[in-house]
Amino acid sequence: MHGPPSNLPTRRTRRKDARPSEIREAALALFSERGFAATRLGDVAERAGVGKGTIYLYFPNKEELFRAVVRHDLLPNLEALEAVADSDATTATTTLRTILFALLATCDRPISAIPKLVIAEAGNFPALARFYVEEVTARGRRLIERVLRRGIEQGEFRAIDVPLTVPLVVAPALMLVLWNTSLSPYAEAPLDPVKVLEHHLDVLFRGLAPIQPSP
Amino acid sequence: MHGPPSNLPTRRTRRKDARPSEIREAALALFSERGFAATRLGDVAERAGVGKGTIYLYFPNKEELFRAVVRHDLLPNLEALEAVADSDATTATTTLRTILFALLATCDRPISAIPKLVIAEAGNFPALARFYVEEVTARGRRLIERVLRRGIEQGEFRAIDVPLTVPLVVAPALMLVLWNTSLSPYAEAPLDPVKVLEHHLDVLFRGLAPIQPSP
Amino acid sequence: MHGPPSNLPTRRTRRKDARPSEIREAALALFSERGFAATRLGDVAERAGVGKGTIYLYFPNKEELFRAVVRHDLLPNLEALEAVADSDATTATTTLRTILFALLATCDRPISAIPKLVIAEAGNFPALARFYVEEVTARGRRLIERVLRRGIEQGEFRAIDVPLTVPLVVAPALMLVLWNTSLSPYAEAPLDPVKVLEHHLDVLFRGLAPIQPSP
Amino acid sequence: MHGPPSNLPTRRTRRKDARPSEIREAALALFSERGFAATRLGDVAERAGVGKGTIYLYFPNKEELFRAVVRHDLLPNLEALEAVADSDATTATTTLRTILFALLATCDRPISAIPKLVIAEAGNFPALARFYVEEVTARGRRLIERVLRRGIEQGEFRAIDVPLTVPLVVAPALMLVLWNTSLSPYAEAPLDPVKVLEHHLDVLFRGLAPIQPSP
DNA sequence: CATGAATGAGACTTCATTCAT
DNA sequence: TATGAATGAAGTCTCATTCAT
Repeated sequence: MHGPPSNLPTRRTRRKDARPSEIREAALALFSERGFAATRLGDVAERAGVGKGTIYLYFPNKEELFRAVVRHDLLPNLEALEAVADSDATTATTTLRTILFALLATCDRPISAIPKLVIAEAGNFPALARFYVEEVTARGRRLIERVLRRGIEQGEFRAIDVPLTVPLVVAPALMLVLWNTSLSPYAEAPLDPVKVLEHHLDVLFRGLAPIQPSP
Repeated sequence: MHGPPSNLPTRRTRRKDARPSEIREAALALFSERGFAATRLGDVAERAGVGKGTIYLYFPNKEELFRAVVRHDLLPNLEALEAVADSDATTATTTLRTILFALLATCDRPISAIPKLVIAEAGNFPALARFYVEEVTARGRRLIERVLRRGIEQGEFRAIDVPLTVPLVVAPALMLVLWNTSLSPYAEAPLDPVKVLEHHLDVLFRGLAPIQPSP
Repeated sequence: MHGPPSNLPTRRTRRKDARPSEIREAALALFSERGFAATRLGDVAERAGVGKGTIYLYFPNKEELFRAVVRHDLLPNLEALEAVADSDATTATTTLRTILFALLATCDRPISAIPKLVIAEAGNFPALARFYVEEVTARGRRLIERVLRRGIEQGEFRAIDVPLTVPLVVAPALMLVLWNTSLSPYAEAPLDPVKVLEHHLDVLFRGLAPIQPSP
Repeated sequence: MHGPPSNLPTRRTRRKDARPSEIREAALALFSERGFAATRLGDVAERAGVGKGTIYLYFPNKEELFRAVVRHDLLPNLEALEAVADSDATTATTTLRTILFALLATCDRPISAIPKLVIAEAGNFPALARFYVEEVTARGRRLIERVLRRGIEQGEFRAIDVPLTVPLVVAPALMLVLWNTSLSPYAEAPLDPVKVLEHHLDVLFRGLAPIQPSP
């Protein structure tokens, strides 16, 4: 009963391979709740179900763990968005709608706390901030710019200044994400993020609509 | 009427009275650079030009100093905005423009870091978060709502859902403030916040404009 | 039944198990020399041969270390006395002699400083004081009372008021213990505690002796 | 209306002269409650109704204040006892009774805490301990010895070893004083110190009584 | 003389990091 | 590979002491 020399990892290997992710997940959860400094590695270890020392087998120190958490979960996320955007063969309008709703959808997942973390710790982690700016902010910006240009070319939007428009498109969605990961638990009457986003798109697209030729 | 009321503070008194502000200012500067936990009270003392122990003559502990910093600089700021908004006898459009530019103008002052601080530490300071939500977020929201309603009544805007519109109005300005206090130093081509805000208002007001009756 | 039950502690385990005692012993020595407040945990750590942080692996804070020291060494001591007293099948006179000499004998051991410590810190540690009163003072009193009653029943002592007599029996021995742990190093001509105690017993037993019927 | 150039101190002078005592009294009260280290000079100042700095006009530092408190109140007290003892023309028995009740009577006054304080801090204040041993313990011992010798000479006591007897005489009274200033608040059924002392004297004098010549 | 604001040394305590097992 | 006991640097906070007023 030896079967084929399977590529399936052994239990041990699989567990071993899973370690870094387990640790990163635990760390992300705690970082996003408490911030970088207030998170104790002992708690991360406990939550990940490993010993404290084990963390150091995979990450050289707390700072690098933080960086790993942010960097690891960032790119896949952004790439997903890019895929959404570029593979989409429909109108620019629809593409933007898809992108923003995808962004908002991260609210259900722990990674939605990453923007908050990066904003909070940018001063203490310049390298991370630079990485984030280059790999997330800038790429995200270019992504939106492409879509906006397509929309202009296709007559969906009037000929606005594209770089200046990007923040307008993104800001409400980002604000919803930040709100959700920080202050929303303390508000009495919570916003319905989906409604807000729908309304945003409505107002935005009216604002970007080509000017009606007067008869 | 025996000559001038000699309530000029003595040198000593003046110095003493100034201490809390000096300390709060130093603390705000460091908190906004490094965040709450990464700021050492020793550094605050040094920056304020006082001894370490002096801080404790005016603030019972680090947390309360943090709260004092936030609370002290917040309300005057908001009240200034409210004054700007409500005393304004012009159109709602102009009022919104004034408010958002006033918000953006805080970027030159240290208080602009407070939103970032509160967002970052909300999880660790629930009472502060609640205070912020109630006294800043909620008041600010009501302020914008008033102006929007006025704009609708006066025919400047179409009959949009007011509460849902507030985030759209505010988000770009807030994002600019957050950007300025965190990631902007790491970006290569910095945004021109004034241009962004102008563009935002342009797009927004088009988006909110009453629907043209078709001829 | 697979060979000897290998519950021999490993080197590591043994070391670990010994830590609390080592720390308590070091703490007792220093507390008894200097008192609670004047003892620095750094010194305790050094004396115990561990790092400062190690203390906190076993005791949550300085107060609890103090309590642990007192409580841990107290009861075994008292229980030893109770065993001495109750298992004794001889006369009450002999039993009292045994008890008091056992009490005096603690002077060779660090625990003899505990009464001094408790007396000195009772005001700052009400819970500890209460514990001491209930578990040591009261139990000790009842112990002596039992012996005195036996002595009266057996005609060794006259019918004195038992509760009032307890302090008379104990006071000289206690005073010797306090003297030994505080002032005796500063006295020129030290008392011989054994002689004092012998004399005490002689005078006491004469004082408690049944009244001779006059012929 | 100038009157005679009175020697009565002016209000200011009187207040000034009283300062040191007021401070010492406040300090004694707090030292006896909390011990030396746990007493803050700020509290002493407040209780004495003076500014913190004022203490330093009369005492060079906390340690010297402590010494002054102990030394100041000690000798008058002891001298009073000596006067009681030596001026007494009655029997030795009566003299001892008077001395011990005078000792017990201090329990109503704050100075009764001094023995506790000295015992607790002897290790940290060797000079004070030596002073106490020489000026209080030794003098007190000699005082009692004189009375005991007189009692022996006058046939009130049998020919006991006088130095060995001193502790027996004093111990119960001292123990009552210590008990009163430390643990008694935590005991449920408080001792009646007067009854105990009466009983002590009764038992003691029987124990010291000359041996009855057998008929 | 008297004050109390200011100071900074020093204590307790935490926690990232190491390393023997 | 994995652990967690041990460490000690570093931070917060207290309070005896000073000194300008």
